[in-house]
Amino acid sequence: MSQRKITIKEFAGKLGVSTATVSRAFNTRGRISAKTRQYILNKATELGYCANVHAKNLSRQDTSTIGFFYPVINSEEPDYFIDEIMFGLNNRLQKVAKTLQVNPFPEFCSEETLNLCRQKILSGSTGGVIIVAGSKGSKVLFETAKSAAVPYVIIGHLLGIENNAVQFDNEHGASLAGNYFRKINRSHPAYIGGHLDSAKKQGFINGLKVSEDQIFITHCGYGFRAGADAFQKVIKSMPEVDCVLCANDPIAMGFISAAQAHNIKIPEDIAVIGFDDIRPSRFFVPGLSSVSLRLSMIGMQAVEMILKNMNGEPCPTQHIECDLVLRESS
Amino acid sequence: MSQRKITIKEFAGKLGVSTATVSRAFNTRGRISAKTRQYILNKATELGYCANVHAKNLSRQDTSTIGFFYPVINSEEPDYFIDEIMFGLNNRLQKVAKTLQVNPFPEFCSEETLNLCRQKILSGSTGGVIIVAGSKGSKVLFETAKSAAVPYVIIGHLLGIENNAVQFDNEHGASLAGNYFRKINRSHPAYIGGHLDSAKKQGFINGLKVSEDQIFITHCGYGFRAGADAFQKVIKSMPEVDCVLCANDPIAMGFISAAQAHNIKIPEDIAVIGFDDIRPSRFFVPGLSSVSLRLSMIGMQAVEMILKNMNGEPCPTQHIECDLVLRESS
DNA sequence: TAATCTTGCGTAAACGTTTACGCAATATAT
DNA sequence: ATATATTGCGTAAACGTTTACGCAAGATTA
Repeated sequence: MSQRKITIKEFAGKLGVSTATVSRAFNTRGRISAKTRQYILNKATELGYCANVHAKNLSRQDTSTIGFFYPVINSEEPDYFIDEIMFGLNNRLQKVAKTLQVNPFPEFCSEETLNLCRQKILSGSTGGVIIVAGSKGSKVLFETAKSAAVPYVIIGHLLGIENNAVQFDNEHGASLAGNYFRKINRSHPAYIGGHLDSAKKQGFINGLKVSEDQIFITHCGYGFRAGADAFQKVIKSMPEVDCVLCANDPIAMGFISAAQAHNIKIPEDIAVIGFDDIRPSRFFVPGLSSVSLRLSMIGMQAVEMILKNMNGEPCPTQHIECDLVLRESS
Repeated sequence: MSQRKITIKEFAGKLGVSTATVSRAFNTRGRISAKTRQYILNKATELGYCANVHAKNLSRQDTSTIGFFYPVINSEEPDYFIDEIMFGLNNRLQKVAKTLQVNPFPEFCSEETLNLCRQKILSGSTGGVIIVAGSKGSKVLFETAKSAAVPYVIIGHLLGIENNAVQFDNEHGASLAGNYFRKINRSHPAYIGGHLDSAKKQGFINGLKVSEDQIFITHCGYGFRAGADAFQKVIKSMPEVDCVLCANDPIAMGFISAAQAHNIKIPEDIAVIGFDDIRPSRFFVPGLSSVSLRLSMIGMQAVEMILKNMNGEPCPTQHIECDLVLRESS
């Protein structure tokens, strides 16, 4: 039961070889005959030898784990946005035998909590870090990594960053939605935004090719409930509304639910498009059209970049193309 | 820029103290005066000293990272079931300053991939592991952990496990659904199951208090599409059906969508209940009733157990109570 | 055949911590 | 005042790997 693990010294002893030879059998560096390597590998599975990873990391001054840091916007439920990115990360990391270490931190978090994160970066526990922008903490962690020369990649937009980021173009994405509404001849647009999504708003205006005052604009939180509330505002101020862009998908779902409860037909009366294309959007009835940020692809890209970065190669910032996914709601 | 990190020796040297004293300043063990500790801590933030985690782990023969292993059922998209559990894990782990290492492995995975996981367990990279049951790999990893005396917790049901598990009672959960249908006087029930959910089926029968041959039963995959297909079968074989329990939520959503396309009213004509209560169920229209497994609570419980286990305390298997969450679909 | 190059392996010194042990110096008890 | 207990800190030996270096033995070359 409580087997203490066999160490390289004991293992080498049993085989009558040196620890150096054992080490060489498992690693590609160093000279060793094919025969002894095979012998050692066989014996290893037989005796259950497996190198201690801490000793290895310490000796090599290196590790194969990648840290993933992201702000927790809503502490009540999982974040689909993040989950989708993480899905992409894992997908790619598996293929290169790296391990993911996940580090959520509250959006508004104490200095202390942030320090715990900083220590994870500074203590060498990760060979590189991927940081999701979107809170003050993100910035702090970015600076920590940068000043400690730990390879990093930022997902999203952070002030003062030029390289090593993978970004999405919200403005362009929103313009796709505007474009589409224009093409299907909807002419009474509304935009329901989050706190500070001015890029989306601007893109929407550009796509529609109208002036700002022809659009009804309102701001709200990022949730389902907020979307439902926003519907009331919209319908009151602009009863003739026939197309709506929402800053994320839950808002759009809330809007649609409230609208349907008012016997408004989607998309016949009002065409609705959301943002992010989170997974539930395809389950929603009617299927929710959405501006896809290709989040899992962003995750994969981030992995590519961090690998390069860890290799010392430079990493210009990548821009991931948005995509308008049309379903029944528009 | 490329600052090499300062080591304890260098740091201690600058302060004119020994490495032992520095170490004692950061750890609670060992005797040290309050004054020197404070002095050292101050100097540390000033000079940016942070202990190397690999050296620490090696010396301590111990680590504060917890490994999370789970089978990937669908390699195309994130798994809500898992995400919800992981949410609970993180939530709890943060409070005890432990770090999560995530290790997805394909449901049907190669010996090689599995070995990578086994090595993570055997190499001491984790102080304890939490394994989600549900594939052959889960069993292998469980055995690995057990035989190597690495603290483990199993989420779900695994053959031959008595302790260290946190389980949910699918049978009881399904009986709640049956009960409910009986109370609202629905008498033509159907059950749409996954490959091997006999516990759910049995529970449903028990709750309904009918014999098995009074229920229409069909099996299908675990997705949205499968649920839509199942609807066709059900409506053909049992046109008078008025209540349905589905083995998971996506199935239920698919079923409802297909039914609505046939102008069948939910819940008036057919009341539908899903299983797992994944997050999208509350966005769905109509809101999907579901048997909640309280997944995030399961995650939290798993953390409690692994902590105890790592502490050497015994861990009897925990059973998490199911809960019937009623929304508009039933 | 002798000179050189290559291969396979062992010895031992890192890597950066923690901690048992010991010894002064100080505090407490008699 | 002396005897004893406690406190604060330094010395050095782990922890389990990797790898530079060196040295025989075998392979290659001239």
